[in-house]
Amino acid sequence: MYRHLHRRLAQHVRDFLRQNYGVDLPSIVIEQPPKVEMGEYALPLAFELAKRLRQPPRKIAEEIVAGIGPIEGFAKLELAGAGYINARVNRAALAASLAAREEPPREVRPGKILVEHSSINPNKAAHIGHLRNAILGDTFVRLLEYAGSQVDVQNYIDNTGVQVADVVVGFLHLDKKSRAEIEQLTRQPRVDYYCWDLYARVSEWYGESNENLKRRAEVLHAIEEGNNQTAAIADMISVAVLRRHLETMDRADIEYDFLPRESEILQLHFWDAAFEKLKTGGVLFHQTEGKNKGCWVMRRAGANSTAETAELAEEDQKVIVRSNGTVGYVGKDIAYHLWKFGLLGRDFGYRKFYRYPNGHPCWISTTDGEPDHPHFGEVSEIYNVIDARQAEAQNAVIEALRGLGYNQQADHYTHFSYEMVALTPRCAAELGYQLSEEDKTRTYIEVSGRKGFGVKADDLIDSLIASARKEVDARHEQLSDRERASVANQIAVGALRYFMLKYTKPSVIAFDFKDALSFEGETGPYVQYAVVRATNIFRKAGLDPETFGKDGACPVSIEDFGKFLNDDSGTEIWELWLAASKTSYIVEQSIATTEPAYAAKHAFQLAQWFNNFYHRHHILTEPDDARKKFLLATVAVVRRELIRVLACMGISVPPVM
RNA sequence: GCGCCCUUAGCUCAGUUGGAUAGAGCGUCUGGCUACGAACCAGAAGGUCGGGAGUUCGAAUCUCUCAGGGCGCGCCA
Repeated sequence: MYRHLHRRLAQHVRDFLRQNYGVDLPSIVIEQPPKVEMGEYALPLAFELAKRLRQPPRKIAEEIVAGIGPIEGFAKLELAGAGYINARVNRAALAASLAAREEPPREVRPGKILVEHSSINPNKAAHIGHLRNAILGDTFVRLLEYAGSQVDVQNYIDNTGVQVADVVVGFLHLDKKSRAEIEQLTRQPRVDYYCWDLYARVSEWYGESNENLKRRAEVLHAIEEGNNQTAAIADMISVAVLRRHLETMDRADIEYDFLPRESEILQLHFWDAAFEKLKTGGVLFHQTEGKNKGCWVMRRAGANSTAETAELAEEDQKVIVRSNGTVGYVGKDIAYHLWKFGLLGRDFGYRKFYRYPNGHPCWISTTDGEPDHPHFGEVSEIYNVIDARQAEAQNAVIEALRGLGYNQQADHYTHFSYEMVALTPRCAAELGYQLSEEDKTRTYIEVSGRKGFGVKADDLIDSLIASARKEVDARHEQLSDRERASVANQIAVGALRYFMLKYTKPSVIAFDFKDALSFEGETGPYVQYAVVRATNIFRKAGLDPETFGKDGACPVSIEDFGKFLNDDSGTEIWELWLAASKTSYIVEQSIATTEPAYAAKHAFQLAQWFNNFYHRHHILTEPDDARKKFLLATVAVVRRELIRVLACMGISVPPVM
């Protein structure tokens, strides 16, 4: 509703300015006054107009206020401060439509959106950095779906790269396991943990001799080649670890629709098709001399040289095809992204790979798949949730699309960039890491998969559940073991997801168990608790919060809304209603700025206002019946909106806490 | 060397397209459970928004510069 009124006000002001002043402002800035007593919206536009119209801002603002006339949903506009125009909404009308759950229609962008996230190398257990990626991506998917978009979720699997090759080397050459033994190990419940340690041991083993390092090249080559014993073993391992990743992420309510794999990009020759396009499109060109002799290179993204591509300086060249004819990572990524936009002219084979407990199927790429499958790819917009370190590679793909003339697609290609999760020095020390004097002064220490140094995702989730379980056990003796487990699980997921979402993307998270395991203050459980309290009020009152006030059956008249919201004592409660009206506005902002943290901040703030309200007003003992109904309507609306925002973050609410 | 990001309270972070008196959480201190559950609430203390210059009616926000920190820049992925 807030978003709806915001738009109406902006449109009205824009029309008025065009008609009366002949000015066309591209964007009407609308913000909120510092205090709600001053109104719900503030327009500083008179300051901007002062120069153009050569008149003092106060005078312009005065004229606009006097001349603009009534706007539906608004009580009045007024002049404030040095020239602000503040708008007051009709509180009673807004509250009544919120209580009745009247949703203004929203315009849905046509076309499908593809979100790629997680993309974890299938060679070891997922860690907390992967959780940040997956939670950001999954939350963004939910935000898009809330806004009415159709979204496909993909998780790209690099099953033919060096990281998988490394664990294969570990199994075959370091531990000298047979195929049967490896197969046995992949059936272990936590094979990903086994690989985590093995990967660290292999990395160390490489350092012991160059002979060892040669094994890596051999294995990698065999995997890329395909159709051999080594490739089969690599596939067995990567599929087993991938399955573990899906299970881990499912614990945090994260699901995927499709898992495109690099092995199919190679075997279905996606690159050949892309290579032809890039050559004829003049994006790639062959180097005949210099450092990159024999390679196919493209212009490096951001290269400021204006030289013709054929005579680019070496530092502005990005090698796509090596002199030995093999294609690098960026080349494969270009082919993959041409496929995403339906520009490649080839498709994957598809087969069902995984079935979530809720019945949702997850598909995987294959060379010859099942005849009946959903249609993936050919989308109009993509978001790639990939950490900030890969910005240059992402830009290279975008530049390649542009070079081929696909500007519209390039414009709808968003690198959803975020910073890494590191560890506080204290946390690193707890994990047994030897800190140098320099390390101790740092605010954070980077994790290293190669060294086996980091916090595994499942370990963190286990700790969160154990910690939540302790609290639940202490409070709810009467509940069954199963019920307590379920509640603890919801709290753990709420704490985890909120923790990963409260930081804005460019902020490095310095991870510490103490912060992550906290259930108090600015946390997911704080918000969940507010909903539980709201639910309890209705339960004790013998009413259903879901249907209270819905479908025109509002027990509060519009006059009563006016009576309770308009006087001075009503302002404090009005602030809560206003915050509750903002869900769609916040979702829109989060999507436009690709920043889920706004949704998290909003959920917390709304819960905070609610808890304050909860303390000030005792609802069930309220003697005035009309006022009691009004307070109940307030609780019902805030509860509903909290649940909706939490749902966008993938956080559910337990029945009790 | 080039490019991107960061620097706001003791600590961890918000501050949405430049706007009215810079905000949270944690921590510290004080107070509040015979109320709809205290995983909560109230109050106090705590700030040269890294330094400097500029643009503007107005700068934590934009530009330049200096300092400090991080990340990237491979015929790796």
